[in-house]
Amino acid sequence: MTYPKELWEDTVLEHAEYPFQLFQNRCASAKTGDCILYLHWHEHFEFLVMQTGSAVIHVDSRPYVVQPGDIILIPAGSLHVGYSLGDGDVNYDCIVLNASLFNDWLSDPVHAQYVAPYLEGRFQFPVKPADQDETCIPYYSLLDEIIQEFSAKAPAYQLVVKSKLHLFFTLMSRSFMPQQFAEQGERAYFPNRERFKQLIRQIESRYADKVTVEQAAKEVSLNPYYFCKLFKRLTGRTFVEYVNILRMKEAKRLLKESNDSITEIAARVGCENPNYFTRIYKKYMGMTPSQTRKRDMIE
DNA sequence: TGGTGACGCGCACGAACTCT
DNA sequence: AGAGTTCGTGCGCGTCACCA
Repeated sequence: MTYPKELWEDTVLEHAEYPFQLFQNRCASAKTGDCILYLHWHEHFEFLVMQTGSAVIHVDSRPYVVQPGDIILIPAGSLHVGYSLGDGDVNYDCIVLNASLFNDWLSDPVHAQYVAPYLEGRFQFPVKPADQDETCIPYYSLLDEIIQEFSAKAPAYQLVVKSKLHLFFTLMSRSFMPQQFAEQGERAYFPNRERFKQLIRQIESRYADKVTVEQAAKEVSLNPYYFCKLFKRLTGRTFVEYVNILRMKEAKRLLKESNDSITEIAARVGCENPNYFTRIYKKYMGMTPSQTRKRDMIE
């Protein structure tokens, strides 16, 4: 379902490489009926972890009453809003993540079978999983651990958060994936996966080459329009975005590990125009190439 | 050498359609 | 019903010109 653009929230996630973020919402002395989560939607998954107070969260027009310890899983693209159910503090944490976080798992067949269908929106977990199957409640502690990791921000916390999120998806999938699909395997629901995997491997090894959507579509024997659609469905990013992110990751490495000029590095990652390189680097990395180098020298 | 503004064109995406 | 095609349209990618 697509909701009006006015209700769309441009949720800013931590980093292009680790597209997740923790939002700790604290509504002090809320009154019954107060809006504690304004009406909006976005293209990310959201896990709402209730800490204090009680509330009713509407997800796609369906109400879910939440108490401390409850968890609400809001699918990507769902419209949601929340109101306090009592007088007093209402505190809840939201873990927001984009499906593209797990792009590097794409070639893993078990991921493709059990986790990818949820990320790609072909299956959905129940919004309030504990109501459907109590055996999933022990997995909730993973979300608490993720929140702690976010707060502590210890070295490499991004990897710990990512691993725990993947574990959470996997365990939840174990509980909720319909039996017949679990048995089917990946082949049935994405017949083009093998062709795309090969293309993605090619892009990753030749990211500096100029490849148009038309050429890429030809590689997988599809027309460009349908190719764009499938590529986004599979990777969570558009083709151009995917290539650019690969290029900027490599550029970041080169900036840190070599003394080459920014113009030289731009050329090495396939950006003939260094001006344009600076712009997209800033877009995906949040700072200019020279800032990256300066910061690296300070560290 | 690196960063930014303006602009044209290719890309992304939704809708409607055909095919199997 | 799902896979794949075609088309219209708005937006953002990529380029050029210019400035610090």
